[in-house]
Amino acid sequence: MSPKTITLSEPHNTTIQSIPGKKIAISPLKTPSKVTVVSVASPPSNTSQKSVALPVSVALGQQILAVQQSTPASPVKVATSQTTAQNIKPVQSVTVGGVGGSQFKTIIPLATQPNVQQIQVPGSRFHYVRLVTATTASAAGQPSAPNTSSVAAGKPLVVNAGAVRMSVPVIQAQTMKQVAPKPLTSAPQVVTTSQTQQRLIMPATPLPQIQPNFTNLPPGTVLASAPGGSNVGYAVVPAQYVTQLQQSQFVTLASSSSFPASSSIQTQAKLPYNGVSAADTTSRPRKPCNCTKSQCLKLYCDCFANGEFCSNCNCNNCFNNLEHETERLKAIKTCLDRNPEAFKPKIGKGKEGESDRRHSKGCNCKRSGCLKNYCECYEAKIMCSSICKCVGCKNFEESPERKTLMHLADAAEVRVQQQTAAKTKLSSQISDLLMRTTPIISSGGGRLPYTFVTKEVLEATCECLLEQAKRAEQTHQPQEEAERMILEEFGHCLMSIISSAGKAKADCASINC
DNA sequence: GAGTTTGAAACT
DNA sequence: CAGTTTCAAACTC
Repeated sequence: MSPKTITLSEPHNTTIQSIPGKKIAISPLKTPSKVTVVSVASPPSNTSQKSVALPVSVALGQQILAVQQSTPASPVKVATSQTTAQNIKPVQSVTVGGVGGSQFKTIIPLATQPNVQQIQVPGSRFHYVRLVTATTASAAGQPSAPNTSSVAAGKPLVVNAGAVRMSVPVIQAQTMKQVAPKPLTSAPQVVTTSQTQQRLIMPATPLPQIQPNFTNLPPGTVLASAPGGSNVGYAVVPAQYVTQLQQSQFVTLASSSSFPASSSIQTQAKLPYNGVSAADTTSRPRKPCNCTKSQCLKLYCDCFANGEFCSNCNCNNCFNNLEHETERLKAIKTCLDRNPEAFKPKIGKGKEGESDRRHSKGCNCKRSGCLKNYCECYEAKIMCSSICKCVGCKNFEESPERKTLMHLADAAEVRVQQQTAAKTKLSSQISDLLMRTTPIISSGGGRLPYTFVTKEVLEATCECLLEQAKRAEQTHQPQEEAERMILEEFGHCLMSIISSAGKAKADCASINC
């Protein structure tokens, strides 16, 4: 059989060359915009090669393994050849065919220790990794996923849009830590990039020389060792996933004879949205959902809509977890079929900061005046725009109602800040006093010294009381209630002073001062 | 905490 | 695409 050449379409002119008895390999050309793919492995006899459209550039270079794609019926296998450590380009995926334009994504087994399977969801930006033991890894791709082929180590895994899986070497969770890329050592590492969307590289074994720029690698990218190199594989996954692993009993799972899709492993796997970092949201605690009927597999569920697994939620009959992977994938596909933008952020990122943020579809509020959190624009703290179809909208720049609301919100915030500051000051004054009055305490008997009630403490106490009075006034409390609140606050202050004095006395006694 | 209101998502 | 139903969050009492 003579070598076949496949020319890849945009964005880079790429050539795949098939040589009988060899794997298909991709070699980078000197010209960055072109990539040559050379077959160096024997494809199955019933495997036909196809034109491959590269949605993004194929990443090549040292130990960067290009991804492979296949249609369910006619798998195409693409592996990489050994290349020199040069310009590493971002890898995303090689899309081959697909039904109705859907995107069948890539699953690539790495060469060794196939105890992690990466699962990439068709048409979405979800990325999962399933952990299996070395003894079960080779079988894991078969029975549970009817459409997956058996996987031999080092050979490309041919899958379709079903329960796609992938084996990659993985390290133990305890050894994971997020560190900046550095010269590689024998210790397993996780490398995070400086991008807002954090990604990780999980080597299984001591690493060879590899110093590419990982910052542009998308989740799911697989970095494999070159033939003849050490048996090392890397999988680039969202940082949240490693958090997930760390939070779960990773080692137990990884070392168990099977991976039961334990609920303990499900947590904050999160989508990178449309180029918008998921890290923005992961820094704050996610609100647990309360879904009862949707099984958390519809966009009603915030967790699902945000590309997260349910974790610590109050939902019933939840399918938004790895235990129900099949159903979840199906639901994701359904949502994407209905709306390809379903998992993209609704609030577009403005070109010049927050002022340009706006709802991608606009709201449709009828009764809330767009001044309640029912309104997605208001909830996102943005103004309604021309694309909104709301009725009686009051969520616009000059709206007096909106201004009033904003003032109230601001005032409330200021009050909280003032009160916090006053309390901090009181604590500070007391602490300061403790430092200065210790000798006096030593002479005291069973009573606490007056010296704690200094001018500063009095001032701080008064500030607390005034803040409480203001709060009572602003919340329109009746006089009795206002007095009660103030007295209560005074009690707190007094207790704080007494407690501090007592503590200081005790401390002094303990050191016999 | 229970019940109501609301608007997005899902469905027809 | 429009109308209706379902759903879960926001809100009120």
